Amino acid sequence: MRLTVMSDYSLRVLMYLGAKPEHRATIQEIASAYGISENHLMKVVHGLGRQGFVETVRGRGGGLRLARPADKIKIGDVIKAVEDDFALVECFRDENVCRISNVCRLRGVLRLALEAYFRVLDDWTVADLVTTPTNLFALLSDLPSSSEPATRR
Amino acid sequence: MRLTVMSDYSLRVLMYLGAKPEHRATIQEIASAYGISENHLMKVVHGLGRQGFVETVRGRGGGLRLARPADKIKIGDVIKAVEDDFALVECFRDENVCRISNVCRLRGVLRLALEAYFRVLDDWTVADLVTTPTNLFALLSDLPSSSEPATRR
DNA sequence: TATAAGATGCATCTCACATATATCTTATTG
DNA sequence: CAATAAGATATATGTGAGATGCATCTTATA
Repeated sequence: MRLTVMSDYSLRVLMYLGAKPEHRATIQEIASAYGISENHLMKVVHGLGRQGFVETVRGRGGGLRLARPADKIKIGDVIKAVEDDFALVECFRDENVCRISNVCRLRGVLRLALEAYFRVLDDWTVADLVTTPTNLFALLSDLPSSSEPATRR
Repeated sequence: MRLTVMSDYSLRVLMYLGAKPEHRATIQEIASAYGISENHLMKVVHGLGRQGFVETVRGRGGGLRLARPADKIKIGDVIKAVEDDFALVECFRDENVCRISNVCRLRGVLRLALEAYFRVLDDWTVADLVTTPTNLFALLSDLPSSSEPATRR
């Protein structure tokens, strides 16, 4: 019952971008803001790009921004897109060999529970995660390598 | 977002026992019924014993049975007992270093989702998982090494 | 006292996940 | 148009939790 760091990082990237929507951030900037691996983050961002959560621009002056407003990105959608394996137990899989799977109701119950899980997550958007955007951005830019501080409101 | 096979096997053991409550089953019997490793199952059963879900009896003629009626064992309680790590993302942990964790609401949202998940699982008991006990037991005893078939109703 | 059970500790295997390295492509800017 | 700064992509490797196996100990029963 855990999420991968891919999900963790994905959400952090979206929050970062959501905290300052007009700003086009680079991967390097975000990685150093959180103190995490730039290489690793690149994969995460690439995935977010392919799945339509962020817009990426190559080349000098490039970077990323949210593909849609933060309040239009549901947490549940992000998790569903990033996590791949929701086969909670063997009987969810095609190669299931459990011999009671046709009379047992476990699969159905677990699926119901998972639906309830996502129903909650889909009630929240990236915008909801960031209490006060300025606060968050100030926090993120309080570090050596970042560019200008978020002075303007 | 997956459960370990420990949970899977734990529930299968409880279902097996719940399907024929008066019968004291051995680990060997259950393992061969499902076609899974006896060694591995032994650990699972040991855990279930320590956590009070089953009563184990050593020695010749020993075996296991449910410690309480199947309809008094909630699925959610089993999962909670068997799975150990519900720290969905870094900020759930004590050694959290994410620098926005104090203004970010992710942790709270994920916790809510997890609660919803267990609220569903706690609505179901082991008894609910087994549609027709006789059916299930017939299915499970249809194999070489098992003792007498479940003829009686 | 032999045997059939579970209890326990240790060893190992294995794969998903995490991380790193290197090279390619694209866009901008001087 | 060349240099550079960005992301894209493929490959390699590390690593730890989870899964499995093996051997031995303990306990109860016949």
